[in-house]
Amino acid sequence: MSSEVTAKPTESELEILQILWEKGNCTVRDVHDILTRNKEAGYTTTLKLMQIMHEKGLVKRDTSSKTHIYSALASQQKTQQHLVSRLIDNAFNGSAARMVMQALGNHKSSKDEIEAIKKYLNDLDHN
Amino acid sequence: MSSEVTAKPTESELEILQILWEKGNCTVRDVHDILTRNKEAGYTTTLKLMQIMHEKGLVKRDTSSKTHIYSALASQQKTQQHLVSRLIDNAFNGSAARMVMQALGNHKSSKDEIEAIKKYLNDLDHN
DNA sequence: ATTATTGTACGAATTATTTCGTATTCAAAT
DNA sequence: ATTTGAATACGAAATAATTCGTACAATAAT
Repeated sequence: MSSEVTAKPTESELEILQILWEKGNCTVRDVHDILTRNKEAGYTTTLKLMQIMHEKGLVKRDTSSKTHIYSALASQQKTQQHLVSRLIDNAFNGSAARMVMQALGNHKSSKDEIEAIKKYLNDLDHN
Repeated sequence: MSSEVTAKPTESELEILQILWEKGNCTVRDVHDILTRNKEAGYTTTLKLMQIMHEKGLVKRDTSSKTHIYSALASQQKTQQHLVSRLIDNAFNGSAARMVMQALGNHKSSKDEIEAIKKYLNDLDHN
């Protein structure tokens, strides 16, 4: 198994990863603008975070021009998996089912979402 | 709405809460012994954590005898809800469904668990 | 009664995370 | 050419979280 990003992103790093996962290539400015729709933050704060993420190997960047272009290295799938598993262990004594019910109970999901999950569960069976 | 514990427990605090949720009343020693089945930790570290949790209102304690008896104040339900919601927002762009599928995909659940969830989903519909 | 054991209190060191100021460089606008 | 604006680098302060040592009190064992 070659070099895989295991890293556990911090909360702030996760916010940035989400943006990179969705948008793909971004400048610090791009990320910063999106980030500050919701909360206050200085530009250099975002910059520094992304630099640290680069050191950690969470993102890669193209520095060929003055304005660097960042993109995620940490896989969305693996990162999400990691976080979900941790939560299940950490707060639900390892029971995925209990966690799922909790999630569906309050975080109100649309009928479509519920249907999608049902279908998903049915497919799971047929293996 | 009276005083409700909103507090966001840290990871270490959550470990302790889980024990308290399961066991009910515990001494620091009780908690510490369980905690150190998995990982290293000094006794006073556990003690200090529980004292801080008391300050924060996450736990209550009976100090009538020398050895104090702790129990959870933070509601398991609310705490779990809080954490799940945060994860959904933080790492799944707010989609509970995607999070659920991720959870069920890898954190392999038993057939019984899957069935329980299906039933749960069906019941959800009929409201 | 003395000693050993077990507990609490609490300050403080350590480590992790977040935030930001300042220096400098490059490119665009004047 | 000079000024202005936008970018990176980087040190370091501020904050949060974790860990532990030491002092002291109470109980249990000798």
